Amino acid sequence: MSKRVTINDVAQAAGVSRQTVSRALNDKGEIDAGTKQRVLDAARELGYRPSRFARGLVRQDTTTIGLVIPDLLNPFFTEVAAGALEAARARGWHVIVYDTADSVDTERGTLEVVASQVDAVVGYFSLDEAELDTHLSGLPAVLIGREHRTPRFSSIRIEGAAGVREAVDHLVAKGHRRIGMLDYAGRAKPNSRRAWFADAMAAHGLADDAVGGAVQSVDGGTEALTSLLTKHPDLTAVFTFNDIIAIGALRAARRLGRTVPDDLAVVGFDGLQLGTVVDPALTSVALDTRRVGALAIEQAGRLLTDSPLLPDEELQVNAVLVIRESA
Amino acid sequence: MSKRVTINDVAQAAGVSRQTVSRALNDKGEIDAGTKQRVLDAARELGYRPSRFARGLVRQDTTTIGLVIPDLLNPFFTEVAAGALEAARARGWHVIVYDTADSVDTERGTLEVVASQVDAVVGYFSLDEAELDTHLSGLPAVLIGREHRTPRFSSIRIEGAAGVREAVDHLVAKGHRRIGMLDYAGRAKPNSRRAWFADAMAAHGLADDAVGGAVQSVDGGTEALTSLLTKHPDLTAVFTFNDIIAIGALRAARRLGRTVPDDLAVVGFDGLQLGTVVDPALTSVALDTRRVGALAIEQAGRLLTDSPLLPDEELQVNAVLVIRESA
DNA sequence: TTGAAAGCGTTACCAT
DNA sequence: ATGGTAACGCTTTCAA
Repeated sequence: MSKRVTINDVAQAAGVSRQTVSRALNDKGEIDAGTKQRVLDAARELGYRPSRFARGLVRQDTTTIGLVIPDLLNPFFTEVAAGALEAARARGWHVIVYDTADSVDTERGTLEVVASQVDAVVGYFSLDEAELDTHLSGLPAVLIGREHRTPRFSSIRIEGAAGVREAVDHLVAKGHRRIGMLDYAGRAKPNSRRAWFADAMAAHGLADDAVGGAVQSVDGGTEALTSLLTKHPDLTAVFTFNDIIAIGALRAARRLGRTVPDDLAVVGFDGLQLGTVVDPALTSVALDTRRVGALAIEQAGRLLTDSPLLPDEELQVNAVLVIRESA
Repeated sequence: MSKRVTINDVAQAAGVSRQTVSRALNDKGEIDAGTKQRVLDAARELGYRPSRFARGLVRQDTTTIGLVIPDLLNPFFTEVAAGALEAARARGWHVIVYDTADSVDTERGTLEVVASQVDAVVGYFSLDEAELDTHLSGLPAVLIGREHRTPRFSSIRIEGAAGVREAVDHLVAKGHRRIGMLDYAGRAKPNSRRAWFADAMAAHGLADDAVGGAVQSVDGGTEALTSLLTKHPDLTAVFTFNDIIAIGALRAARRLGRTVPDDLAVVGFDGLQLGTVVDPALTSVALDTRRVGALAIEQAGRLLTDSPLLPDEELQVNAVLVIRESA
């Protein structure tokens, strides 16, 4: 790496002082047009580029937020990221996107780095709060889609009980009685979506006995539905942990010769744009993903400026049923 | 924004000097265990977080690369981004992702900011080189999927002539003679893909008269194929500018009662993972998108360190035909 | 219009 | 083991 060209080099080349160079480069006025041009020429000549660190040190106004997501290739996270980027841009903030490659180890490493690179962090984390705290060493953080127990963190809550209830209501209204679920296989503890579904089924007095686990991928959904239907061939509808799995389920149904929605109704969760691309278009309990990202940024901003935080009820994003073609 | 806690505050609280604080926080050794603990406690107590600017200023080793893409929601760019992130992480570099919202104005604004935030930039730009240069003011830049004319820039070239030729060969081998193309409508000048297709058709002595323009979206593809088939109902196959448009075409074919691939063969371009999700799975002239991102990062790194640049022939990514179900 | 001096918060180097 | 001093590169007073 060749030695860095500094403002002093430019000053010397142009035969002026540093401060004059600074003025010329920042359009400060109070400078002779000729001098300015001379400085600009010298700067270009030398390939001078101001150090962002030195600049940041002096003017403390650059806010950078870290956005941590498990997988850039998962459209759900991309949609959330898009919302966050948009909200951040509106405030003139920067966003550094970190992809933890869905691995806990990578997450640890990432957090270590994140902590020294940004002013606040928002996103999806899998570490527990205690460990998160040690890696983050005081960095303001907003957890998405996950409750926080310690006041140390803030979080955006996904509320889907009503939406899932809507979905089951819809299925029941269509005459379905045997409704299964494709849950997420990767998580040890029972998750909210599973519970929401159980509640909704109970409300209709229906048996909630046909539940399979799916890996978080299209292929995972395909495999999971195939084996679920083997065990429970009488199912006429299935609710899935998310749209990715649902899309895999769509494919499995097709391969098994079941027409969707006539022979099997499928309802996903998330309401991804991707769901409009497949055929039949996916009926889904939809989240406003952009809003999720925007809220996280908003709250991070408040954390950063010690402004009053958003109240809990505003930190919640409600899912609603979006009926398309698959159910 | 409350006043910043500096290393001096911690030093004072712990009753030691700045340097000692620095040692304690950076695990430097040469420090008494008790002192270290005292410093750590004080730091935690005060909520001290080192300034990344001051740090960056003194240790000149943090490399940050800007990745500019038109649209985070477009899976093609996401795949490239994933490749870039991975390559950057392997080198211990940071990547800031910028989304230009597919707008030239946003691109201008973004570049202005980018220039003062990163050490180098890679990505997709729509501005011409002259304007790019003024906004970037000397920042090393790697343009993806686009030739550069001035030595000022470097670029990653997408070479699809052979792949498209393969695709047309394949279609012809299957008996197709009337093959149309859904080109990208947004670009004024004839683009490479259009030319590659024309050449491939010419090589077979086939008429290249059925070409429509599509907006860059699934809906765009649907509309475009619909109108193309209205004009040229005799088409039995169609090649599209990219997979997104191809997926829209798939949907249009279905709506028009044409079975794919029997009544109409469809070949996309890009080879997105998304193409395996739709039904029938998309046959496509595929690019190694991860490699595109990785190459861009590699070249940016060389630009940055004044290492010998990658030679032109290595800066090229070749597309190859991937046969799935749609053709 | 221009320049000199004083920081911004941190780490490296050299004493002690 | 600890502290003093000098950078790092830039912008912001304040004088001239």
